[in-house]
Formats: sequence, C-alpha cells, structure tokens
Amino acid sequence: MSNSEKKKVTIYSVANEAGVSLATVSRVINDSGLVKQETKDKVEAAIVKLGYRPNAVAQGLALKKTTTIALVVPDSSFLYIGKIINGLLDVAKIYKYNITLHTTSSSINEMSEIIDNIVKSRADGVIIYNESLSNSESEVLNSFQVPMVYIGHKTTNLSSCNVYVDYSQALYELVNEYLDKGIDDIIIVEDRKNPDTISQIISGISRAYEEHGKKFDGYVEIPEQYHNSYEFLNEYFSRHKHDVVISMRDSQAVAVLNTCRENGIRVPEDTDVISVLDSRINDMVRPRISSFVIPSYDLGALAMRVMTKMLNGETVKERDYKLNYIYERKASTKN
Amino acid sequence: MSNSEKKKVTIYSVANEAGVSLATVSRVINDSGLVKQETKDKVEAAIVKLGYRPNAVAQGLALKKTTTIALVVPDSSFLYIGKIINGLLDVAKIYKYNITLHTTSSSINEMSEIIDNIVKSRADGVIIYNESLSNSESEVLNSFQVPMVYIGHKTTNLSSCNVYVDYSQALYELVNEYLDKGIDDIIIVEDRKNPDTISQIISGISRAYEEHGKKFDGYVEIPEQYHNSYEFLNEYFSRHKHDVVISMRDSQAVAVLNTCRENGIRVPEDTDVISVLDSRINDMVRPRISSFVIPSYDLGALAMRVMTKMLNGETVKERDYKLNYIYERKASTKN
DNA sequence: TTGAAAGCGCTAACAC
DNA sequence: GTGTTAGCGCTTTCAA
Repeated sequence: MSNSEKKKVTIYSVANEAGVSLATVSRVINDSGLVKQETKDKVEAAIVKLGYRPNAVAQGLALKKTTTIALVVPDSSFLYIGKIINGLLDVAKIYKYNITLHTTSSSINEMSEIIDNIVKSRADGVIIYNESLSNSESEVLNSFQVPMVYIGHKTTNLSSCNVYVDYSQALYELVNEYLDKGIDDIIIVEDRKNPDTISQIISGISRAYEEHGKKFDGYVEIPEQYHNSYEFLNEYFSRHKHDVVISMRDSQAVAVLNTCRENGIRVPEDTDVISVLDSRINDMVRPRISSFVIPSYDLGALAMRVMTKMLNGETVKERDYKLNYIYERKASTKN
Repeated sequence: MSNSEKKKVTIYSVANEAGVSLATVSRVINDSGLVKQETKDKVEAAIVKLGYRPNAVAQGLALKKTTTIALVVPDSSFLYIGKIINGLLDVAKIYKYNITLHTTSSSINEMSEIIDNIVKSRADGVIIYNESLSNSESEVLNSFQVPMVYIGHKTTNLSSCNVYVDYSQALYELVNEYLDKGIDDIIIVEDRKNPDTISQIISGISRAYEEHGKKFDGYVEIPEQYHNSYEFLNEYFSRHKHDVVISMRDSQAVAVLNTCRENGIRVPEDTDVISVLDSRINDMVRPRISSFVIPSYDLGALAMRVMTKMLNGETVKERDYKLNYIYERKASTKN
C-alpha cells in the first residue's frame, strides 16, 4: 500500500516532520549556512524516516542550473567513442554532473533540432563529438551562453574549447619516415565520414611529401554507393598494389587486410597496412594492425574536466588541449 | 553585445511583447486550449522575434514530469550495446524523450548511488541493461513509482517490463542438433560478467543434454585474475581440444579462434567455434564466426516503446517481450 | 477566447 | 541559528 498510496514527500514534509522551517532543511541538505548539530540531526532523521530525495528539477529552477551536460555524438560510432564516453562519465560522476545523450544520424540534418532541444532542457553545457555542427547552430548555443567543448576537432569558435589529437602532425611524422626510406607509394583510404579529420591528415601527409619535393595524391575515397567498404576495396585491390595503405579506422584497415589477402597481396610482405583510429577490434585481428593509439578515454575525461572549469567560472586560459598519440608498430607493417 | 548582455527571455517577455497574458502564450506553445488565430500569430511572431525557448525545467516542475528517461548500462560494454542505444534513442526522439546516460563499473557497487541520482533527477522512467540491480535498489525505484524496463534480462519484478531474447531456447536448439548427431564434447566459455544470461544459457544446454540422457559439465570459466581471456585460453587450448566451443561474446570467440590456431587446432576442421553475442567485430574476422544474431537495435527500440506506453498510462498487458534470435551459420563451424 | 492567480519544490536574501 | 518570503518559469483551474 505504501507504494500505490505513496504521497510525495517534499522539503515541507521534512520541515514539518523535524519541526523546523524549510530553510533549515535546505541548509542541511546543501550543507550551507550554519545549523546547530542538534537540529541537523533532527532533520536528517526526518529525511531518512520519510525517504526524502531533493527534487533536482525544482533545484534547477531555483538555481538556474541543471548540473546536466549534453553530449552530442554521431550514431553508429559507439565502437570508437565508447572509451570517450567512459572517460567523460567518470569525471562527470566526480563533479556530480548528469549526461544527456544525443545522437545525430549522418543522413538527416537534424542538428538544429538537437540544439534546440538542448537549449530547452537548459543543459549547463554541451560537449560535441561531431564535425557537422554548422555556424548557425553554434551561434544559437552561443547566444544562450551555453559553454561548448569540442572533442577531436579543433574549431575556430572563440567561445568554445577544443580537446583533440593532432592528426596532422601524427601523419606527418609517419609519412616522413617512409619517404626518408624512399618509400613513396602511399595511399590513404577514407569514407568521407570525418571531413575535418581527414583534411588534417591529408595536410600532414602533404607536408611531408612537399618537404621531400614530391606531391601527394594517393587519396582513395570509398564511394557512398558502396554500403560497405569491403566490396569496394576488394575491387580496388584486384587492380592496385601499394607500398603503404593508411586507413582512417581500423574497421577499414581490417577490410584492407582481408581484401588484400584475397587478392594475393601479402601483408606486411607486399604492403604495409596502417590504421589511424584504433578500437578494440584491433586486439582481435591477425596480423595486428599498426596504428595510432588515440587516448580516447583521456579525450573524454579531459573534455569533461574542461567543461567543469568553464562552468565553475575558473578562468580557462587554454582554449585548445592537444593530447598526444602514440604510434604502435605491430605486425601489419614491415618498414 | 547581444551575447554578453543577453537577458533571459521568459514566457513573460513573450506575453509582454505580444500584448497578451502568459496563459495565452502557454496555450500556443503547448497547442492547448483555443486561441484565436490572430492572437496565435502575434504570439508566434513575438516568440521568433525574441528567440524564446520554453524552459523545460520549469515545465518539468509544473507538470511533475521531465520527459527524461534514465538509461543504465555497464561501462565497457559499448561495443555490444551501441546498437541498443541507437534503437532506444531513435524511438526516444520520436516521442520527444531525452535520455540520461548512467554507467556502472563492475568493480564498485555504485548502483545505489546511481539510483539515488536518478530519483533526484525525477526521470520519468528508467531502462536498465544490467544484471546487477539488487532488490533493494529496485525497491527504491518502485517506491518512487518510477517505471522500469529491463533489457536482455527477464526479471521477476512485478512492476517492471522485460525486453529480452530467450537464450535458453536458443542454446537448447543449437546443442540439441549437435547431440542428435552424436557430438557431445561441447564446452561453453564465459567470464562471469553476465551471470544471469549465462545461467539461462547453461539451462538451455543442460536441458538438451538431459533429453539425450546425458549431463552437461563443459563449463569453462575464465578466471578473474586473467586480465584478458587470451592468455587463459592459450593455456587452455594447449591442453584441451573439443568438438564444439561456444563462447559468450564474439570477442571471446575470436580469442578462441586465435588461441586454437596457435595451438594447432584447426577451425572448423577440428573444432566448431560459436559465439552467442554478436557484434560488429564478427564482420572483420576470418573465418567468420557462426553466431546468434541478437536483434540489438530492436531490443533498444522496443524497450523505449514499452516505456512510452507505461508512461502514457496505456495498459501494458504484456510484461514480457521476447524477441527472436537468428542463428547464423558461418565459416567457423562445419557441422 | 483570454486573464488572474495559485501552485510545482526549492534557494537565497533578509529579518529576527 | 533559524524563520519568512520572494522569486525561479511554467501550467492549469477558475472567472470573466
């Protein structure tokens, strides 16, 4: 009966039960102001007795803050962002923030709807792992003074922070090494899902080529009509063979691995295969793929930490936080 | 200047701008009550002009509902639940619900903290993909009358709904087939992370054995001290060889695959390898692993749909929603 | 068809 | 130390 007939217990009920005013109850639950130990005990007893839980919604209204951060990510990417989310949630937990999850499907342009929703929900801040936020949308966030942190993507937005990995430098160094050895038949395989990242990558590679007096043009894009990269790559490697194949994600690298094999190209004897983004898949593939290990967890954790700083009004001197990658040479490369 | 000096625009501002009362504004934003088209136009113009967005927090307070559903999942499982989350979010979007994400780390017992947090945030409902919710915790949810839906886990809790796949039946059918052929050297590899699911599986297998007048005892558990299954399995398969190895998740199946290979056991010539839970990994492994395809997306979507029904007071006749699995025979099995 | 006013549950001056 | 009271922004009777 206590379940079905349960009446709401508010701060009033507690005040009443404890024989104090609601202000006092508020003080003890927030640990603010001075309260005599004796009264405090009474109040706490009442809280336990009634099973009172402060209503965060009412608090949100009164305080004009919700201790909620909105996270925007592309759907279909959980394989890669799982760790990011974990890092993010771990520090969110520490600072008592809740996270609302919003996904964007690549097809429909629903970003503005999502932003609208976030503004309405009065999230204290938003963390975005997505490259398709338009200026007008970030303007809306701006005009509502919602702090923003971008993950994995360096923006030029002045009122937001960026937490990212410098892919350009990473690829520059890698390719440089190959070119130094005289190996220059290098291609990069990509599926246009990360336009910004890929352009960073290309710029790094191009720089290395230029410094060697050469020009990079090994850009292989998986056409949209192929619903999976496998098909396309199988076709591609039946006709091509390169010294080095760099792919954006390790799922693609695996496709490269398999399609090479099926076309009689040995890895790494004939071709080096490298993946830029690493995920758990790589632990399970033979040969293991040489790749950049992106500090995903740290990316998420740092993003959230930066967000809390912005929210606490701590002066955020740095707008850009660059994390280091590590290149892990494994069995898919011989050079 | 409009950014830094931006003053909050509330329903009052709009009422003022439009020269009507706030009640009228409320009516037009909620499309409730009759409003003359003319006034409606005025109000809408004011809304646009001021860039007004209703404050969901205040609405939440007034309506005593937040249109927010809490989702509880184990961290570290995004590989498997990505699709579930996608299904869930897609349906949530349709019904205008927001999702807050809460993860539980297997080590610490923080579930009660999470539940506490959820209650405080006054989520309208909670969807749980986790086997470690204790009775006392679900009691709390109960006492606050928070509707619950469990995913992938059939509970006996009377006030919650379950959306799941019948693993018991799935494994029963599979093993039955083997036994019919006289193949009975079958083991199941598991890492104790899903006690409930695994017990369902064992029960299904055992039933098949019993009906063949035999007893099943091929239960191989990966000891906790091994931080990855690889090590343990490598050791194991250096000394054992079975007709059929069934593993809980495909990441383990891949480990089985690799360790068998490294110990001179051919798959599928010597041993059939089967995975119960499928994930994207399987698309990238050779040989491909025969597995049950769990309708993850549907699991998430249905869970959310059921939740909306509970929330709308639609009578939920069914408490249990069983989804069908499909067994996909691939290259890792010969039988 | 519209407005006035009483909440929703809590915080934060301000007063005692 | 503790109580009073005025919001926070919105919904919803109840009157007009």
